[in-house]
Amino acid sequence: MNLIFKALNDPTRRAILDLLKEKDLMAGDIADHFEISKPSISHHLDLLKQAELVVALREGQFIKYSLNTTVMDELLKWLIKLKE
Amino acid sequence: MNLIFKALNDPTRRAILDLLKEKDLMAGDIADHFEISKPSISHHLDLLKQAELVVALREGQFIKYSLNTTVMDELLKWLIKLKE
DNA sequence: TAGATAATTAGATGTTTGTCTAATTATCTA
DNA sequence: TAGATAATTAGACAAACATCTAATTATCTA
Repeated sequence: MNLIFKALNDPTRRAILDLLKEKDLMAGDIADHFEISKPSISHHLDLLKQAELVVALREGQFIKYSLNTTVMDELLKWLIKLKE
Repeated sequence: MNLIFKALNDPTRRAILDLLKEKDLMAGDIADHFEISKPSISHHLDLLKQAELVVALREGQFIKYSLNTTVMDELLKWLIKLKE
């Protein structure tokens, strides 16, 4: 779960996930929501991708990012077990 | 939620939470479960305490740590909302 | 096929993090 | 009250991180 916790340990990356919850977005559209540079956003997207929290799919010139919540199941299970 | 994610973003700290799930423990007992130095464990406990994931209570010479799962509710809510 | 656009990769930099040893504080007990 | 034990705080250091600008790659279109 290291990669997931690492990915979630940043407010920008969590905000990206919140955006993608609403709908899939191109990398540029995501970047437009933040003050930081595009390469930085690209780096954040890479960490989210490493954690498999998002999936990237090229569509011609663009790359579409979408949320993948299945990897959260393990995390959720761990948290709930801790609460029991 | 910054402090919670920060606290959870370390395998040692997550292991400490798993230990405390079973029963309350003194700082020294916790340290005995790991290879790293006591001051390092103390630092980890401090971060967990800052996140309010654990509560510390002095009992004479010792300090007893116990799990506090209520702060996980917000986190759980966020995760579940993301999955909807 | 040349120029424009979308996005990533490379390389640099200041900050945060995890760890250590040494020093300090708090408590107990002979 | 002096010495021992439990735990933290202080200070240092290497590794990891977030960010930036510049360069590169991939694709589209006139």
